[in-house]
Amino acid sequence: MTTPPTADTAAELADALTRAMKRIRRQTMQRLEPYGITPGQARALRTLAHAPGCEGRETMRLSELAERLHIAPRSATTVVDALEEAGLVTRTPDPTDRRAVRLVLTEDGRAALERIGQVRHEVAQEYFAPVSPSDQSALLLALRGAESAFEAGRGARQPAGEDAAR
Amino acid sequence: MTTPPTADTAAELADALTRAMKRIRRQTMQRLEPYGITPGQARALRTLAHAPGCEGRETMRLSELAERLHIAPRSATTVVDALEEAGLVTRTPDPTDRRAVRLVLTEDGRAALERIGQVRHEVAQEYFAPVSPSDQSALLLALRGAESAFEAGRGARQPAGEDAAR
DNA sequence: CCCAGATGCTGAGCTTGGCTCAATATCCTG
DNA sequence: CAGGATATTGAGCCAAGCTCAGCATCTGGG
Repeated sequence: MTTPPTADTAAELADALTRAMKRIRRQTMQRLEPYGITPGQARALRTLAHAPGCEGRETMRLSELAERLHIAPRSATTVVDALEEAGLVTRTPDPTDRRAVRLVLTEDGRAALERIGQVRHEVAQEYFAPVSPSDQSALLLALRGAESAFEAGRGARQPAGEDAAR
Repeated sequence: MTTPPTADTAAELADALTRAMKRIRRQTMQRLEPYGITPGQARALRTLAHAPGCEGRETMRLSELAERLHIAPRSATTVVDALEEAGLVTRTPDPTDRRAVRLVLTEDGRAALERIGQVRHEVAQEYFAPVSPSDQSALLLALRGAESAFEAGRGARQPAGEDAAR
C-alpha cells in the first residue's frame, strides 16, 4: 500500500475538518449573497442578537462583540461598518461612556437574522444529512470538548508536553 | 435548557467545526512560522509528496496539484510561486507538453515536509487529545461520509458550466 | 483639581487564501 | 494548416483576519 506508517487519525481529522468547513462556508456564502450578507456578518449579527439584554433591547459594545467573536476589536469595527451600511445595526453613543459605541439591531437586522438562521440551518442540514443525528451529537460533543480543553490549556501555558493524554 | 433535541445540531456542528479549524490552523501557522511556511504551502507540499510517482521522483502538474487541493489552477500558481521561492520545489518543463509545468520536490522541500509532518501531527494530537481515539475515528468517518456525499451530489446536480451566477 | 496613564474605537496598511477574467503559449484534430 | 481545446499565468478582486498608531475619553493618584 502507498499508505505511510503514519496512521495519523488526528491530523487527518484536522484535514477533514478544514474541508468540511470550507464547503459549508462556501455554501452559506452563496445562499446569503442575494441578501448582501457574508458569513462573517451573519455571525456578528447572531452574536449581537444573543446579547444579554432582554428581547427588543439587544445592545452591545463593539469591544464586547469582538470578544465574543474571538476577533480583534479592530476587525469588529470593519464588520460593524458593513452591517451599519447595510442598515442592519446602528451605532449609538453609550450614555455612560462617550468613547464607547453601542450596537443596536435594527428591524431590518432582525429580519436578516431570520433569513440567516434559515440558510444556516439549511446548509448544515444538507451537508450533514449523511451523518446520523446521534453521530452528529457525538461529533458536537467531541468538538466542544476539544475546544474547551484548548481554551483552558491556553491560559495554563502548556509545558511543551507530549503526554497530554490523560 | 432551551435546546430541543433535534434543534440545530447541524448548525452548531458547523460552528464548532469552524472554531476548531481556526484554532488548528492558527497553531499550525505559529509553529510553522520559524520555517517560513504557511499552512497552505504545507498542504501543497504534502500533496505533492503523495504524487503517484515512485520515491525520489514525485512530480505533478500544476493543474493536478490544483485539482487535488480543490482550488483553482490560478491559486495553485501562487502557492507554487512561494514554494519555489523558498526553494522547496522546482518548476521544470514537461518533456511531453511544453505548456505544462512539472513540479518537483527539492531536497529542502523533502526536509521541510518532515518538519511539517511533525508539526501537523503535534498540533492535531494536542487539540484532539481530549477526544478518545474511537471518537476521533468516528468523527473522521462521519466527516468523510458527509464530504463524499456532498461531492457526489454536486456532480449530479451540476451537469456542466450552466450556472446562472456567471 | 489636574494631569498621566488606561481604555475604546478607528485609519492605514499588511497577510492568507481564495476567486475570476483574460492573455499567451502550446497541443491536437479534422 | 486552421481552429478549438488546454496549461499556465498576469491583473485585479474579495473575505476575514492582524498590528501599529492616533485620537477621544475616562479615571485614579498626588
